[in-house]
Amino acid sequence: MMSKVRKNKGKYYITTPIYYPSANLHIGHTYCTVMADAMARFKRLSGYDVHFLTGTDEHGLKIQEIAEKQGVTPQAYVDGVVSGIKDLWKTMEISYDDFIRTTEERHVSRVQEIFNKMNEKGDIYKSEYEGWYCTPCESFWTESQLVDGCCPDCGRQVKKAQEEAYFFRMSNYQDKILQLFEKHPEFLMPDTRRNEMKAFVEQGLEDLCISRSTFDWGIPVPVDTKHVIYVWLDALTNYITALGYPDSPEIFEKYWPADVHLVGKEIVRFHSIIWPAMLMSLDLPLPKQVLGHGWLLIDGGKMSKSKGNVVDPVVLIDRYGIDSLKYFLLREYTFGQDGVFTNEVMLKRMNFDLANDLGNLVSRTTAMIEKYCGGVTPPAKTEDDFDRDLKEVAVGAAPNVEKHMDKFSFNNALESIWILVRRANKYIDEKTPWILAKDEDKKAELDTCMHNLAEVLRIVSILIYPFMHTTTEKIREQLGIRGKIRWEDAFVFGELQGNEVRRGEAIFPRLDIEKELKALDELKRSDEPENIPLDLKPEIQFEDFDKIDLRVGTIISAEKHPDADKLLVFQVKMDTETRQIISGVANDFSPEEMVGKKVIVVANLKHRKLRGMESKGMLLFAENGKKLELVSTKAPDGSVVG
RNA sequence: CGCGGGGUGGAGCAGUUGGUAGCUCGUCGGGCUCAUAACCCGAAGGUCGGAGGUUCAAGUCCUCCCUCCGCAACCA
Repeated sequence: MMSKVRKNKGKYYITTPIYYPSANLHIGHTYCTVMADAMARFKRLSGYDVHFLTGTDEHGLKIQEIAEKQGVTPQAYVDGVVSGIKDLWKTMEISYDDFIRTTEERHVSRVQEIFNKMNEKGDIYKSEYEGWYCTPCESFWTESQLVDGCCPDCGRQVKKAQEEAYFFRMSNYQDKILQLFEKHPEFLMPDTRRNEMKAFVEQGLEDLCISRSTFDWGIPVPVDTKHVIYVWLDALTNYITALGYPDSPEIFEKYWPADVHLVGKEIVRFHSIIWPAMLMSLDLPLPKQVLGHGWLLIDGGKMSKSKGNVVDPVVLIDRYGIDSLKYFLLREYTFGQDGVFTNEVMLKRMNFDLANDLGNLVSRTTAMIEKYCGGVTPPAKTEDDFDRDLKEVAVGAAPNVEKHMDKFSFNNALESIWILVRRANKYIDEKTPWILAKDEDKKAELDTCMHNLAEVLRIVSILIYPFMHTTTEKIREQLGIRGKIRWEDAFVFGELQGNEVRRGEAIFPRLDIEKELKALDELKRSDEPENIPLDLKPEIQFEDFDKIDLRVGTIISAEKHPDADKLLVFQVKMDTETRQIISGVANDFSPEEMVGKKVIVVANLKHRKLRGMESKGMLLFAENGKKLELVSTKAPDGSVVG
């Protein structure tokens, strides 16, 4: 087969974030990893020496606490979760070249060396870290982490406190980072993310606290083992420690700098500001590109465990296969933007594109070659306008895929393949082979038609390889195409002949969408009765509860807080007393609909001013996912609840 | 004047450096029977949130406004 030589294009180093194993991964993590995998496979296929890194970020207070709760060591805990993650990547056939765990010795020792190097450079100093401290929890919190001014974990009062800590002189690199954004806009994409980060840096960079002494599940600071290295330095450095930096330079020098750090938009800041600053401190080249992808949203909101709307990729893979899921994720969403995930959107995509278009094309092609050509692909013998047009689209697909992949436009890359798939379906109608087959004189034309269809499928099988390689194999199996899959073979048309075609199972069976929706719903429900313990706040004593005085009341008036968007101001009548209570429910309820409602009031709560107005108590609401429901009762006003 | 992101035919989205507004689904009509009730063709349907402005020309640039969504500020 004629082919352009497309080898030795150089190296390509791509990374995903290292995931935090505090819970099982959901479809969002899957999404990111699938994109990285598709790109890695694409680059490999088109001749690059690819290094694809993923891994896990295993230190920190949160892991330590979860492990304690479960009564295991942090190491044992993360070992368990990580093996689950590796299993998931295995089922998903993620083609990573290396998997780094921040608890591995290779990482630990190298992080310490990195700390020392930055220290020698004069970029690290010891100072006081000031924050809000919760004594029982022994944790520091930032202002923004506090919930109602209290510890987000236990809800108790926090106090301002100082802690000795090591700091990285990130402020030294502020100008250089800004220059980076200006001189190399491609460093951070998409544009909107870069604009955000630019604005952030322009506000002024503060030095970064890089150690903690309030917990010990981390890498000890080499010069001061009371401290452990905090997440930034520990986690971000994985991209170079995995390559052997600094003690083992061969691999490192081969692959660094990274070509792409693929990250979610929530961690763009760390990768585009903190990480470059650290690398500057180490006098290392910067990654060529940081790409921030969007989120998959459920019901218009962020996916999160507490909302119970997490989509489990394993369920979907079991039911529809990994290729279908990958195709859907890559085809449906625009890189960099948020997208809405629903089962219906997914099922439609799978049915229309995979079953109807591609699956059916394979099916009808193989059926016809068996029926009209004795199951052997004939050579082309004639050519008309339809044939020429089909060929043109066929050989034009690969360059289009390349063009879009350069920009991480997975959706457009796949779309340009499907243009060919649809063109082939149309070609069949144009040529009406079933009519040609009735006329002996048209045998040559019929053969050409069959040949061309087989050719299209051969090309498609190559083009989809980076995205769905199992399907590639299935198509080639049915068409009797052997030999290595080479990207360059997608640029040529017409060499295939003599292959023994054997029609097989439908490669993407058509789904009954209604039925599947129901089934997925039931699966979700059947998951729940397993009696999984809820994620609760720490246990309290009866005396604690008994301190709370709950009373029944009626809302006699309600209005918007004049100086706040989310607050409603209620006048609540509880038997003899009427008082003002403010609630942050303006997004869920209009004042009008609240008037007259029976409510339950936390009546002995300390009064507090909210945005200038006094609130004497709290109303109870139930939060179900996004939506608030009023907790109500029919009992008379003033009744004690308890 | 807090930061940011949106507002494009019924739905979900694309629209690169400004040059006849596209795609998938849905609807209606037609064709075909090789195929997974799939496939193919045609049609209807949009003043591209609104108002100004720049330009020979704007969904695409500028200004203002309306509106929706995150985040942030008060959500006891």
